[in-house]
Amino acid sequence: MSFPLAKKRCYLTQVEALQFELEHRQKENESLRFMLGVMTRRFSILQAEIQETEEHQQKTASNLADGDQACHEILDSNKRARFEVPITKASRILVRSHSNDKSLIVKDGYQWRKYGQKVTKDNPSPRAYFRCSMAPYCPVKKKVQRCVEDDSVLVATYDGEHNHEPNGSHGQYLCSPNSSSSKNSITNHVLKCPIEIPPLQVPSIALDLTLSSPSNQQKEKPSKRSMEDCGKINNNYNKNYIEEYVASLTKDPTFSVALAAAVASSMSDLSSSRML
DNA sequence: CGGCTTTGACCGGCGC
DNA sequence: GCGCCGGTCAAAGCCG
Repeated sequence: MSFPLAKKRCYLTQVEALQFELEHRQKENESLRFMLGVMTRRFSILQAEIQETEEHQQKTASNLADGDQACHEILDSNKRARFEVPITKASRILVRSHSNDKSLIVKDGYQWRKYGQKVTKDNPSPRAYFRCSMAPYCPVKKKVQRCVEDDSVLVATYDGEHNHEPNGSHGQYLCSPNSSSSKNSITNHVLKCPIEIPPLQVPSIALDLTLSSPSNQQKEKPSKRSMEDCGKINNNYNKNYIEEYVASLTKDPTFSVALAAAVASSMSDLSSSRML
């Protein structure tokens, strides 16, 4: 039993084409799986963020919303300050810390000297008084006290503006406390938690989303089940959908531009390899 | 030894 | 005037 040579060549070409197609489907599959993972993680983070914000706003509303002091803090479950809000002449920030950490230290990039501690009437936890270490050159003072309702939250009240650059190396502000857009207003902010929780690994993600190298495949070997699931997803998604997704990522201000660029770059690679 | 923290004492504003 | 309370002072102790 022998195939004619022409027929044999035809089958080989078809097999090669199918193998090629399979290979690129797998690559596409991997990149989609990665993006799905990112989306899932971001969804979880946002969900936790919303829940935490709601809970915290309920807890602290009675303590913080005194007078015209609008409480518009945004607790960041990912422990990163995300919103650039100028810290004004008299401002209040909220910092989540370990609930078992009894220190009243808020790392804000500046060096402080503690000059007093007092237990106040309305709060069983002591209030610490700090003066900028550059005093009297810099007149800024701050008070730090645990929230009466949630002792894992530190409330730091700043008085005055720094007239120098931060001298600490572990600043938590995304904005300089010097920056002041409106004077004599009280603003509540939430800064990152002193607990060093790794942020979304955006800058360190593998930019090669095709994961084509054997080492990469070995590092993150998907389960058979997940591969099957992703295969189903893959069949339903097309290039336009991915491009739309990438565009939506680019529009998202909180999402790293680097990630969007990486995804776009990867998609471009996939498209060009498909044209071969 | 210098700088920083701790902590009780002191001061001044405010309400009664 | 008195008492309460938040803010500050300053001596003592701690630490690198």
